[in-house]
Amino acid sequence: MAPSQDNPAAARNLGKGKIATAVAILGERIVAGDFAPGRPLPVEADLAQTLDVGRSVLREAIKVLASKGMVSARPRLGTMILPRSQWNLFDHDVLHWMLRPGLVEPGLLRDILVARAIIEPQAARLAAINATMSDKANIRAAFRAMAESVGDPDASVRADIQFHTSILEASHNAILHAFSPALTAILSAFFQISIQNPEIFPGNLPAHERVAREIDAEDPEAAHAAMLDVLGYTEADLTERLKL
Amino acid sequence: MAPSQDNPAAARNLGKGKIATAVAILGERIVAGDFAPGRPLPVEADLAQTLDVGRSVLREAIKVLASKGMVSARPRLGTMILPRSQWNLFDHDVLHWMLRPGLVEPGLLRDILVARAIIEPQAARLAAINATMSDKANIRAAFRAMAESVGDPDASVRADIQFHTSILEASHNAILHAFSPALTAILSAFFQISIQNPEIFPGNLPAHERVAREIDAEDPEAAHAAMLDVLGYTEADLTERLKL
DNA sequence: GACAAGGATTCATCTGATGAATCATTTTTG
DNA sequence: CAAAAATGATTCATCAGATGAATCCTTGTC
Repeated sequence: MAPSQDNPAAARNLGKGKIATAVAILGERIVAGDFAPGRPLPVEADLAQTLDVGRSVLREAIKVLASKGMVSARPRLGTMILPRSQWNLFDHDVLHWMLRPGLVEPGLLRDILVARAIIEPQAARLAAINATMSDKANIRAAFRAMAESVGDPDASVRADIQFHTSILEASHNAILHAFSPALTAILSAFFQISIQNPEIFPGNLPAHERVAREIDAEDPEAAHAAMLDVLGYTEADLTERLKL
Repeated sequence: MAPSQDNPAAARNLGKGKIATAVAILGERIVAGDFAPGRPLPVEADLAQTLDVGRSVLREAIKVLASKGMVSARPRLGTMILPRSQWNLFDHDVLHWMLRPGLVEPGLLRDILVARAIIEPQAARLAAINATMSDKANIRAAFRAMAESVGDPDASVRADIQFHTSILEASHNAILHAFSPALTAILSAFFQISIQNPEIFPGNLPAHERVAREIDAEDPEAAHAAMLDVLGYTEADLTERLKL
């Protein structure tokens, strides 16, 4: 029978359960526009057969998509695709799907940069006020990992993510800390866009170092300014690369 | 057999499906601490019986809670409660459960006020730059509804929510607009805490009016400052009320 | 032409069974 | 006796089929 062997979309089923796989396939297809907003998904029975899963798995997957604000299921009406404005842009998966290389909307990228410029410098400022010894050590360690990972794209992404999320955590503000999953998805996507030019990453190291140092020195205004510089560098890079 | 008739927790099953009901019951109990973080939930079969639903319903409900970052299910290990730091604080339901009157953590309230003071004034600033005629009309209409709803707590909450979400929408930034569901939950909860004193709401009207006027006048800095005043009023009220 | 009744479609829910992954225990082996 | 391997038990993961409930749409009547 060889289930789901000739289904190309299911090829990335690597240990992740079938529900997670179904969520990923449906999420990617919805974001790609295979199903237009305002229109219904195929009926459960058909869709389950298409995805080569049982209806239970499909239903649990749809529940996940519904909780991400992407679909809404009602009897007789079917499962409708909700408008993009209702999608939860703080969800790691939704961001990951929307920022896939090749179909990134420049407008969304610009909005993300603006939002980061609002939030992250203020997080750095709070970190300079509230960071504990342990928080500061985490930030320093993340920066060292960034500096030592030049040339290794994979390690660079992980270190950069660690750097920025450490600062969110060091702000000791639960709401700002809750940005971590979204920021992780954003940074992964940004790197996939700009990693082609291996020169960019080292160029932004000095600004990162200044952020770490000013938080260490407990200087809120300087930490705020340094983080603004970090984001300015990223923005300049992406702006040029995508001709926003 | 009169299903779920003597279960007091299921009494709020008003038209909402059984899954939504199960999610609400479990979410509230987890937030209330009935199940401690790091410990497993009862096994599926027992829990389904306790909630008086089938295992399918329970499983779909748990999938929703998992996508909110509250639990994590793995074979043999059971369904574990995740630490609060992993909960999705941008989720309407999670916020609603955590901000229930009586068991609000003062720390979370303070974090929310700080985060709002970072985000909303900047949203007002962007709105002053990007708002369309239609956006401005929405904001003005929401303010009028606030002014006319004095004395009617329910209408006041709706109008205030409308006011603040209209501004997020008028910022024309998808990320900021994505705060709307979270802000809706936050404002509902704040009103439940402070509505007891009917004097507070009218007192904050002038600052709201200034926000609307400055956005109308397309003055970004003035709109930013006015929104800071709105939040300052809210903070002063809650600070006194909860002795933060 | 308006309205009511019925049928058809679709998701919602329940039930029972089997598979897969993990932990704890026991057994084997050096 | 100690360490490693085999075994068994527990729990979630997945599947399949059946019935219920809600809604839309067609049809028939006045």
